[in-house]
Amino acid sequence: MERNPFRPKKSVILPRAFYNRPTIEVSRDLLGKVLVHGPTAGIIVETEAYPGGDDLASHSAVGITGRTRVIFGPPGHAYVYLSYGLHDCMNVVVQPDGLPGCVLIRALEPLDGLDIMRSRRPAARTDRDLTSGPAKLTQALAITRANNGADLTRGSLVIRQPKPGLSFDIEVSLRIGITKCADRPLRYTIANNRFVSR
DNA sequence: GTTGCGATAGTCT
DNA sequence: GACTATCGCAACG
Repeated sequence: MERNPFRPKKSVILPRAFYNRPTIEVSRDLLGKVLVHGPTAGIIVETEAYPGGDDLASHSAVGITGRTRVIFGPPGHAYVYLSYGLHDCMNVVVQPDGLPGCVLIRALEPLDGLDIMRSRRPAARTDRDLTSGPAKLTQALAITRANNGADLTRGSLVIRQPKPGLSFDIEVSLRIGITKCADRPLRYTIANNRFVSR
């Protein structure tokens, strides 16, 4: 049996300190990590930074409201919101308590629970369609607004560190699907990974 | 493989 | 009352 670096014998959950850093750093470092929800899991292959502050594309740019409260909260928690009235999208809250900042998880490479993902996403014609988009992956892993505010360092929704040894190139590009501050290169992808969104 | 468009509901002005 | 950090399907090449 070959040792798969993404399935270590004992995988480690990312500690809170991992998230207690600048948004851009965490966005890059999240690539290659494993998002786990119950029996389903995938490798993070695409992220976008939403640092707040003068970035008008960030939801937190409007200040603290009912929706954006968790973005200003402690790091290492999930921010899940409804997009276009239809789709749930998941972010990771970063930076110290009181400062805004989050990272949108845009695509995964399926790792565990493929059969469950397929049954949750009947519209997916191929496995590439399972998790190659921010709302696709939340459907495949059954992440909803019920998970908003969840602690990613314990419980059923966590992010794990794969065993070291796997290397890949990182590409930086413009964020997708926004109109404000669309000229900022804050999208991070694993080069040549076919599960990255289009 | 590509482009174009409608669905849908929560959030903020 | 306008806007949106998307997806899926249809039509075409």
